[in-house]
Amino acid sequence: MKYKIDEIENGVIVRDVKHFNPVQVAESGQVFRWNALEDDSVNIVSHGKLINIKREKEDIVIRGTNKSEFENIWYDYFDLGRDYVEIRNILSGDIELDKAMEYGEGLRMVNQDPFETTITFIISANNQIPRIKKSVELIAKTYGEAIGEYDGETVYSFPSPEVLSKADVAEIREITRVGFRDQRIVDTSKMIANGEMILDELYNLNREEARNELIKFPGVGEKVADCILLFAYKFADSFPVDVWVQRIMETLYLEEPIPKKHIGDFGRKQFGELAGIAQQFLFYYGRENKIGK
DNA sequence: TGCCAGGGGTTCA
DNA sequence: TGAACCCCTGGC
Repeated sequence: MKYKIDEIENGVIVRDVKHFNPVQVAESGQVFRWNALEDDSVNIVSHGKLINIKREKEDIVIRGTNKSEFENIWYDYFDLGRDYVEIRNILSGDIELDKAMEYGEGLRMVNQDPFETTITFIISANNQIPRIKKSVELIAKTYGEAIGEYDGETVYSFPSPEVLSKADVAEIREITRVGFRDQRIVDTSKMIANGEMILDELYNLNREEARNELIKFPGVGEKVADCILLFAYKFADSFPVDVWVQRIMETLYLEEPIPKKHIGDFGRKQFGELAGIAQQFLFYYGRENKIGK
């Protein structure tokens, strides 16, 4: 453990954490169950738990947890094992990316649960972030378990593959507003629940192999697969290309439009093994500043 | 007020 | 390769 941890009542303080602004991460588009509050803290639902996290000067304060849980769950979830000073050094020297990294000073990757990431990014297809977040909340409320309460509202965990695989397609559509993605959610959950696909085994594959497996899920194409690889499986060189990244790359790096499927390889050539992390900085910077739009 | 385009893509013809 | 797809919101 490379950080000094102090225990407080119902929480921990992680001392001297560089480059971690929870509000920026909440806005980064990689997470859908991080909700920024008025005091600049962020409520997070993950791993069947509700926690609250806030930057206080050099430190990160996490409430709703304890030291052993922090070490077992949140340390890895918040990617605290990776040195972002070093990551940013490696990526530095590119004028546009330097601007994006300065803008996203507190951005970092979050290591999320593969199943939840798969389902939420299936929902993201041809969709918009507020509606994605709403659908994810409704799925948790309908099929998850009550795990706590905030501001008078019950908070629910994300359901298991077993539960979602048995959900009624018409009911999912009716209640959770996912539209045509209803069948994809149930069918993907079935493939996992019945053992046809074992998500944990993808950790043992290389990026191309894991990608080819993920694409077997209905509703998972190349872009969604790349998001799952980057946000759940720690493939830092996975470079998801959505309409925003395409516009940003064309505006900042390319003379002319190139096919979407070639932009990922271009990104890896340009930024190397950490291309996916570079993509996060560019996505955040580009979307907040409407680059290319 | 009401209509219409378009959105973190994927699928199917 | 291109149209269709649920639903919702912002712009006119």
